[in-house]
Amino acid sequence: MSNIKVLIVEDEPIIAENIKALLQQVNYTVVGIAFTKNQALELLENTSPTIALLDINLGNNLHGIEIAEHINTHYNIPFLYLTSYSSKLILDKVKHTFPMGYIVKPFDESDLFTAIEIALSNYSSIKKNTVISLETINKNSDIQLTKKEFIILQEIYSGLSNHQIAEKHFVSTNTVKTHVQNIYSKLNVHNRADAIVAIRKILNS
Amino acid sequence: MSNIKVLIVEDEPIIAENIKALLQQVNYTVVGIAFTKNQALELLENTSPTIALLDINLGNNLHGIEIAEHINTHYNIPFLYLTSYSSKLILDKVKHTFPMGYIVKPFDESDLFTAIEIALSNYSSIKKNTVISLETINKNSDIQLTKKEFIILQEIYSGLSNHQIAEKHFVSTNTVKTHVQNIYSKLNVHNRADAIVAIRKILNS
DNA sequence: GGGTTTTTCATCCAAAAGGATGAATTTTAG
DNA sequence: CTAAAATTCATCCTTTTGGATGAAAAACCC
Repeated sequence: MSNIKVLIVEDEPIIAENIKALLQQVNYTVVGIAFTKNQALELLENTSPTIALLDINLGNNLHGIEIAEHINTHYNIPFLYLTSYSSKLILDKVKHTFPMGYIVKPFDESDLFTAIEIALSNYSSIKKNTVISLETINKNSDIQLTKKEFIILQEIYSGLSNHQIAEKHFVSTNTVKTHVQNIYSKLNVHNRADAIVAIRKILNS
Repeated sequence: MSNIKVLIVEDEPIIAENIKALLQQVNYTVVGIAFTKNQALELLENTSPTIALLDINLGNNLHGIEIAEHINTHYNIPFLYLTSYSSKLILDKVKHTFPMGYIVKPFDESDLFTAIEIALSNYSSIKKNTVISLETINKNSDIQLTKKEFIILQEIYSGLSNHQIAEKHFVSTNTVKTHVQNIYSKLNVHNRADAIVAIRKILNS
């Protein structure tokens, strides 16, 4: 029983079922097959996949890219593009969605497996560069930050001084200091640089 | 004329030449073909490739992995493994070398091209998490840090105080302060947190 | 609607960092 | 060998942080 949950977005039922079969051979769980964009969004929300495979038939169908953008803005999972052929043109068009890789059709079980394994492996390294999220912090560690603490932590992370934070958020420097101290206490650090390092570690965990 | 310089490490001359031809078709520059580990190390040093393709024939030949480790410790470029077949076993053995991907033989021009493009694209995202390198800093920006400044910058980046840095490197706190000030001046920042942010930006550029 | 948590703010003090300047010593490069 | 660059260290002073404690609003929850 694999704990890797794959979402397949592919409008060709035959191909989709084929992929599903291949994945199940290597013991992945296929949480669903989406034939349309709306189905994809629904399955993303309801099945919490570990990774998504998105079909892109460049030309009229740009749903894959839209779904990719939706994943980037709403979820924290990697995705791979399934594409019939690869060219500089395609790469340029979809690069900005930051896929973890491409799977060029036709592919066999091992191609699929390799691509997914690498994607998952690389993703845990990559995600650390993205904007820090409160959920990530609170879920990936035993600390529980409040909303304001998290906001201030982000400002610290981006290099602002207490005074700058105070101005930006229309509160007094004293208030900021209090929050900062509470944050330090929760993170078990004693200064800004260590707080940043602590966050880096959590994001990279 | 492509500015992407590829190093091929492959002990089978026929395959190597084939790869070279494929790469040149898609306008990459092949800076060299290494048939042995020593040749690979030499070419790495002398030709400054943008990316390396490493053959791994698991079994008796583990040179690919050793070269990968050498790249990880000495250079700042991504590499891909060329492998005859992929299996969970292989992946487990080489995963720790953090390849940017795998190319499973046999492959065609577009497989190769796709894999390299993705590797390069992802690498610029991933490298930011790795240890900061002096070369990266000095080449990716107009600042020029000295060795000691770079060492101290790393300590700042990892959250040490001036006092801790002084103890660790057997110099006085005053010396550290001087270096820190020179670093700030070069980075055009005025405190630790901003220095860390500045480095983050350079690494992500 | 009453208790809990969060957010707000203050004061006092200590420690650390930041800034300016000057200077001796060591390393490096031509 | 010698000039330039890098590393080392010091002193003086200012600003920012960090730490402790107390406390009043505001928001939230059941």
